Amino acid sequence: MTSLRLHDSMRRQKVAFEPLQPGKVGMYVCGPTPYAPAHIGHAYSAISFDTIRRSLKFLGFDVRYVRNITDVEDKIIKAAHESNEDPMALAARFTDDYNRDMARFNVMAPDIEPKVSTHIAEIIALIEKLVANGSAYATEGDVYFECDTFKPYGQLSGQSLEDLRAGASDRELVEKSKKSSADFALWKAAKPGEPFWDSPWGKGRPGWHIECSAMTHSHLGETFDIHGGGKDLIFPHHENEIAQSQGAYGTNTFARHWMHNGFLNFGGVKMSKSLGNVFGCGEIAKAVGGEALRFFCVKHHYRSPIDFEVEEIRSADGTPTGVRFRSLEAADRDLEYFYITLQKIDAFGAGDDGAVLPDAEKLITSAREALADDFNSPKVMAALHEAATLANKLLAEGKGLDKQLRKRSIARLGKDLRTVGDSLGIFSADPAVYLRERRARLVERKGIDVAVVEGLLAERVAARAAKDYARGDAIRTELGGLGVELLDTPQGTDWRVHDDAS
RNA sequence: GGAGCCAUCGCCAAGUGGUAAGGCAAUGGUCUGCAAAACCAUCAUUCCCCGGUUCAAAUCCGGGUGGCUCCUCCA
Repeated sequence: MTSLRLHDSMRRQKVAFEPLQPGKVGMYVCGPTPYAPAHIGHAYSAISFDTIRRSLKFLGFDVRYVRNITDVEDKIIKAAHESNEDPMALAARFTDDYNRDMARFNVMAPDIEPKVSTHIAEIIALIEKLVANGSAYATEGDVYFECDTFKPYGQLSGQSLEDLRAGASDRELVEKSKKSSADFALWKAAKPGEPFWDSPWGKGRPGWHIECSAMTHSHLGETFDIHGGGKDLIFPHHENEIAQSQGAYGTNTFARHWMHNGFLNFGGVKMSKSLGNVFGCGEIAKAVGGEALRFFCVKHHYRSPIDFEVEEIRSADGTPTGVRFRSLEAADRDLEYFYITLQKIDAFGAGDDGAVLPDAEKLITSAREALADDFNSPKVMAALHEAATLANKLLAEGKGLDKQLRKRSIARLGKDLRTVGDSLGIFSADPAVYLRERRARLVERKGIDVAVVEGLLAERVAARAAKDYARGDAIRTELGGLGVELLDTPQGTDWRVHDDAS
């Protein structure tokens, strides 16, 4: 097993990863609050940690991956009231939606997907423990965690309680029943019309943070290896989780490593509803395909903020008619190169057993080294490109090479491209299916009439058969004007949509 | 006000003390009836600016400039 180094948000540097049990990883990632359709930001976070999970597997670890669903929360209740729907039903609906959307991006289902609603007893037990040991106090049906009882508070986010109080008082957020503005709710008394559960403090529901402390404990134990989530969750969510869990179980418990992924920005600006730059997963998948987004994400390092180019399309009179995802379109072009290469490799056939060219067996090692260095997926991309280039070279030119050695090497490259691709969640589609779907997307985007194309194509085949090259070239030019490129091969003529940046 | 991040070729993007990965684009070439695809070659003496530390800095320190995020629901 390769020794792994990862960036730990708590220590703010790359550290050696030492799992509690050799070869095993217990990992918890904060999942969504399902109150609306998932957007591309949810996807980025899910993809980032799915890639880490897959990479850990690739590196030889046995991973237990837990991703929660916050199905009891203010936003759900609010959305349910607006749509006159039962909150739990609404959450269940959007949970299914979320999982279906993530599947578009090859995000694997978690090993365990705990929900707040099925962990109420564990949550109450944890709160009781905190009340009993003096870390929390009940007031008017609410229970708050008292931050002053937890000395290390603020370690993860680098905030001090004094600074936080100063900031809070400016905004008049001090709730009357709290001892201090920094204290946060573990349990909230139910208001009329809200879902509730019975508890020692009356009818109510859990606060936002406590679920993760309870669920990690249930499914991974007091101490586990990795806790992950989006950068925005560092404060207050993860800070509060630490306070709760360590307040209950001791300061050497809870997550041994913290990992956070960067944000997705649009033109250098954060995504937000007010700026109108929130894009749904379905919209992305329809425009460029799910794998293009995945590919785009893993081309970047998970900790970097990634910038996303979106262009508004307007008709001649200036009316917005849609958007183009330029960065994703570019990623899709890059992805196509790999699928075309894989298709050619597959068609070339398998070789017999035996040695391969030295350069044809470097990919796995390169990928392992790159991923073991804080999951450097962009570095893996470079290795994938090198391997694909070599495969294409061997496919095009067999001169001076032993026939079987060449065949074995090409087959090996194909196998390793898929193995390494799998560690990033890419290249798992059938090349023919991918290429067919991609062409369909481009036909749609460019408004190409397939019947016209195929008619001209048939005409050109006839002209070339009659050695009427002038007519054939004229048709090529005509199709070029429609945005269609012809690919003459020994097997016949295929066509593709010319995909430049325009 | 407090906490933190980022700035690397026209564009995207790794690299965080040892002498600038990779992709796109571009240019030339091979192949092709012509093309496309594919392959080959060329493409940052330099990493926002100014100082400093060091035998050695894109990488460390100090000071600027520009951009961004968190502290409030947020992936």
